Amino acid sequence: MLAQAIQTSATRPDFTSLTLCRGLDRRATSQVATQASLQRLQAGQQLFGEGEPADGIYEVATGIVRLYKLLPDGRRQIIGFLSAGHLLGLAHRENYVHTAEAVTMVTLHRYSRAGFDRLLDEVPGLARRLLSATSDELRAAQDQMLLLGRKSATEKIASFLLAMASLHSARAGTDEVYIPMSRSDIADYLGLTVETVSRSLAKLKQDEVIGLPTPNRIALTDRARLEELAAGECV
Amino acid sequence: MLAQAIQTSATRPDFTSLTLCRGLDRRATSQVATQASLQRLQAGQQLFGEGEPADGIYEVATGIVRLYKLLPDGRRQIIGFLSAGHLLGLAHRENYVHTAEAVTMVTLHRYSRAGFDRLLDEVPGLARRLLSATSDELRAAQDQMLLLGRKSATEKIASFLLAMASLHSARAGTDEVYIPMSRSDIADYLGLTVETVSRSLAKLKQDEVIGLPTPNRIALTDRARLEELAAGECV
DNA sequence: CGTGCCTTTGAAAGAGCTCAATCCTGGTGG
DNA sequence: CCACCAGGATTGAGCTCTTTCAAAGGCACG
Repeated sequence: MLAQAIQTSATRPDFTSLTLCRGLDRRATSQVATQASLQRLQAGQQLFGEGEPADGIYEVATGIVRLYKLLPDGRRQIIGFLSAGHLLGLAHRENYVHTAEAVTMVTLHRYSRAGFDRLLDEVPGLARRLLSATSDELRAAQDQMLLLGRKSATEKIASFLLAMASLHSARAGTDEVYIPMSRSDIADYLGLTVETVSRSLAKLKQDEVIGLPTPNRIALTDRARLEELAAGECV
Repeated sequence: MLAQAIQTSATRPDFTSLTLCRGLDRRATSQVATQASLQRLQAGQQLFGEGEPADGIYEVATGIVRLYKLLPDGRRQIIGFLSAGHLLGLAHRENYVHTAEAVTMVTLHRYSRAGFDRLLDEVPGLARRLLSATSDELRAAQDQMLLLGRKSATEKIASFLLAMASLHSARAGTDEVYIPMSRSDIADYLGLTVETVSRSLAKLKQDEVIGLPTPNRIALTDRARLEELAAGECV
């Protein structure tokens, strides 16, 4: 679903839909918009790497991006999956502190760092808007810290499935979630191994909490139970 | 050291030292300062609890504050230890999303949420300054996610010790770090149990990487080795 | 209809957890 | 002044959950 949500259009992109601008007036919006350029990535392609000079700031337009950090021996921790409206590169100073790669095909709005800094000065309310967005991200990161530090494998998986479900909450009727990322991505996001992810999902299926029509589509059969598990309310 | 760093003074506190104001001009600084009131907490006292209405924003003046989240069954994850200059309560909307408690005796500058919002509108550059501070916190949170998700117990302890050391980096000569928090705090910060923290420290001591004159003072005997361990460069 | 990648499943090993006992240490009261 | 006590820290032993290592299954693509 998500992967196919891209509308290829040769026309000028609709900048009024920039999340960056939500809450700003028309003049401010157009100011921001003129700074943006559009960029496209194929699934798996890298946007920027940890340690590279941080010369750009991006807003995801369509698709899913993964951010991750590596340890010297190759252990990977995925910091987050970013969907439409999320910003990348804000938290960086001189150099990017993590790597960004496309999970699905991705389109982004790009701002040069210099242009972005100018916008911050010139567009009233923009800094405050970004502060709010960054605060939200910080809160999400703290939830993830609770998950990584204190939840069991099953609880992690349950939390993840519910988070994915709330992303495309729109479609009623179906209780099915489309999961664009691989098991290995999920594992590295939850601090588990691929095998444990697979086993936990199998267990949930066996307990009839979820269904697994295909590896990438998961039916949330018993959402109430899933929420209990995610909250850590039960054994 | 940290615990004793409090200067009791009946005089008006020195607001020009507010971290909140660093980089702002004099007029802006005094605007911010007039909004602040001073508050004091004994070690162990709670500043605010998860779920309570978020009516205040604080800046730590002296001492150490711990932020944590709980699971229903009591499992605790400490989100961070905040020292002088750090802000609390920014990332919250209607209600606090975690609990704040004093680890040592603590003094704070307090702002009402309403007053703070006014400041954001009136003081140029403040939102931008806060954006930068929040970005820093976000980056720290992401480092902690790597630690929680992918590092071994020893690596976690090594990372923690170095982080503590960099807090009071000033005092040269000594390679000793004062650790104001209990083993249980450390455990809940690193996603371990008290026993594992204790055992890991014992192991590091046995390997002559650190010294343990008292439980709360730790000598970084072999800092190079500690840095290797923290980075995950060795077995 | 192979081939390769991703996912699933199985069996064994191990890192960290749980439970339990002991050891300090600093504060208290006789 | 010193023994006593309580809470935190350490140590020990066994166990569990997750990982590791290994192999098989499934699906897409050439």
